[in-house]
Amino acid sequence: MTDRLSHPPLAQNAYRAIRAGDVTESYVGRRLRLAGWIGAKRDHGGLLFIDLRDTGGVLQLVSHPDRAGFETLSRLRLESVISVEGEIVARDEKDFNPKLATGTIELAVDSVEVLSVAEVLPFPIDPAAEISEEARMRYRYLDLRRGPVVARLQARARLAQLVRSHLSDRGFLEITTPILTASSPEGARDFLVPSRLYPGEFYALPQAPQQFKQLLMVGGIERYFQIAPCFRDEASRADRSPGEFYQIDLEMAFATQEDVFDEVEQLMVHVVTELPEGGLAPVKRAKAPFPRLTYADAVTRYGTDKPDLRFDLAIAELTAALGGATELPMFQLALDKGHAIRALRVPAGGPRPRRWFDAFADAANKSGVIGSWLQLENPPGDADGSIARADEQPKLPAKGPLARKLTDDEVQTIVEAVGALPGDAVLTTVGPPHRASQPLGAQRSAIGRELGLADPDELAFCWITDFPMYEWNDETRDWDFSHNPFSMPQGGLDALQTKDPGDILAFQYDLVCNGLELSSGAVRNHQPEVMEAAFAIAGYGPERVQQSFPALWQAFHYGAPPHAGIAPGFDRLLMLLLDQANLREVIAFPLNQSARDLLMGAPNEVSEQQLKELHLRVVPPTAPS
RNA sequence: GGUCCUGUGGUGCAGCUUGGAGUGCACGCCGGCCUGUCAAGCCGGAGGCCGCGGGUUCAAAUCCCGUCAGGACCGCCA
Repeated sequence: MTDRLSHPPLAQNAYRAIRAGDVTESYVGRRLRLAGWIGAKRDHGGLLFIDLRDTGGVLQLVSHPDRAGFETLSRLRLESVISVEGEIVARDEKDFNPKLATGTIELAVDSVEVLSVAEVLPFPIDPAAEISEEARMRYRYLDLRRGPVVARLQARARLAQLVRSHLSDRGFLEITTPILTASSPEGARDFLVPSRLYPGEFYALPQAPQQFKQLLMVGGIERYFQIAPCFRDEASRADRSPGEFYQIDLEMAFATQEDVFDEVEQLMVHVVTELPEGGLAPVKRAKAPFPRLTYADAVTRYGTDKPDLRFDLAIAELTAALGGATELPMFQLALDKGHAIRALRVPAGGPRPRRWFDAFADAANKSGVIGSWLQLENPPGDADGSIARADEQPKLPAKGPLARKLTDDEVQTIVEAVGALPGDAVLTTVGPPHRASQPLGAQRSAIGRELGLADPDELAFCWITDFPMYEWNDETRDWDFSHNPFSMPQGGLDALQTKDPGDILAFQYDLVCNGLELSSGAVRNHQPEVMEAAFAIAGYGPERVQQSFPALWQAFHYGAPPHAGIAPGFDRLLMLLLDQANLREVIAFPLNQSARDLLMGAPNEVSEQQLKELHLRVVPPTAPS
């Protein structure tokens, strides 16, 4: 990432003949004019050194009191902008600076033009300095001068190019869809734009180009893509920008789930392979085909639908082995209640403090699951347990609540199921099958981070498939679409008519990498009668479908090809490829956590005149009584 | 909507647990010295509503309550 993009030759102009970083020893003896920022100053009184910085790099200027410009340069503050002229000279060998690409030469200044004077800056322009997020965002243009963010923006530009050229080569047509569109009732909160021409009416910024891309399929485009801006008025996270973000939105006609997987795997492997060229990203490993997990398996074995598969530690199923077979009531009763018993190995977790286990049990309890544990002891004379193997220690000495209540054989069953070693701990849960793994999954992630189990050079992509079509909403006492109402139910109309809604799966899939949800996609429902039946289960009549998605509804009556698509998050992918923990690091001008732009001051109040023109009146929120 | 962390000269921190004068460190800034530095060096100096408001106390950066700002998370994100 320290390498810069190669620059094309620069035409000589009034300010400079060449970029500072492009000057080489071959220029020694020539007069050059250069321009840039004063990055550092080393004033020896009778001799002055300046690091001249521009986009291309740094070159040392040297100025002597008997030469023109010395007074000016010694007076100027750091980060002032100058254009200087002089002769490129070779340094004495003892004065070489190996840290600088231009460290064997310097420019002996004999003419200075001040282009812009800098006041004292709010923070140093130093890539190594730790500056608060707030200051960085408020002065983002200065933060950019520090360098690392610009390197990431270069990688961002390169990623966009790679995506565009690859998908274009694969026959996808890049099409931009409207930014001002209609509000749709489903999904996230919309950003609304009041219409001046039509009082009381609003445009909405698209949450995704979902309906447009499906209409493109009906329009016979067959393969579409776009690096699409998406707008959602929802709360942020480190991996979720507030307000706006970009997706590599793509859709394919006459395509199955397999076709989408194949295209996306090619795309991902392509960008993972190509982006590191030129030092724009760390070198990572990823290989296709990506492993697949059903949603049900993922939730059972990893306690989440976005598992980090860079390390093992799957959650073990113990329901059959222990349920109904022990004296311990919570295990004894599990089968009768339809509950599951699950377990997770904690490597070298035996000596963890009691409060850590208690915290786990508390967290489990909060989600309606009983948590317990076993702590396996190291056999005497074997301090770290690294040599002993489980099969050499048929009866591991153990403590913890389960050890007191289970027989040796039952403890052994658990130990073997999770592959625990002496000195390990085993966490267990008992609860409803769809929830029992969740607290274990949370611990799995935490343990993975703490113990550094994940290889940072690996990108462990995987597909999560077969999401349920519906989920039961306890509040409304009704079935909700669990993901996307546009997805095709597996089994089609027949499944909708005959199956229990909770058992219907959708052709809905996620691409997950290293525990991050990279994208959601689906085979779309292109048949009006199936759509009607699908909405009926969610409690909506046919008129609701027509009202909510009028264009799509109508279009599907005029010959719609079966189609499928997906939309990998562009910013998230970049964050992953560049090892960044926060999206703001890969965005030029990001909003802060609270969706404020500290640089531009958005959102802000507008004039009465503007409001009047838009037929709007502000009603201040009433204070809570 | 909620939970947690942070807020101290321009920047980054320490001080807070156990209240006792705005005490300290590094960088920056201003002035002086300095002809081979590249994190230049040396000497001197300036710079503070300890986020803001209230409370407890003889006494608050420190303890309590509220509030604002920044960050992490839960809810939310079809």
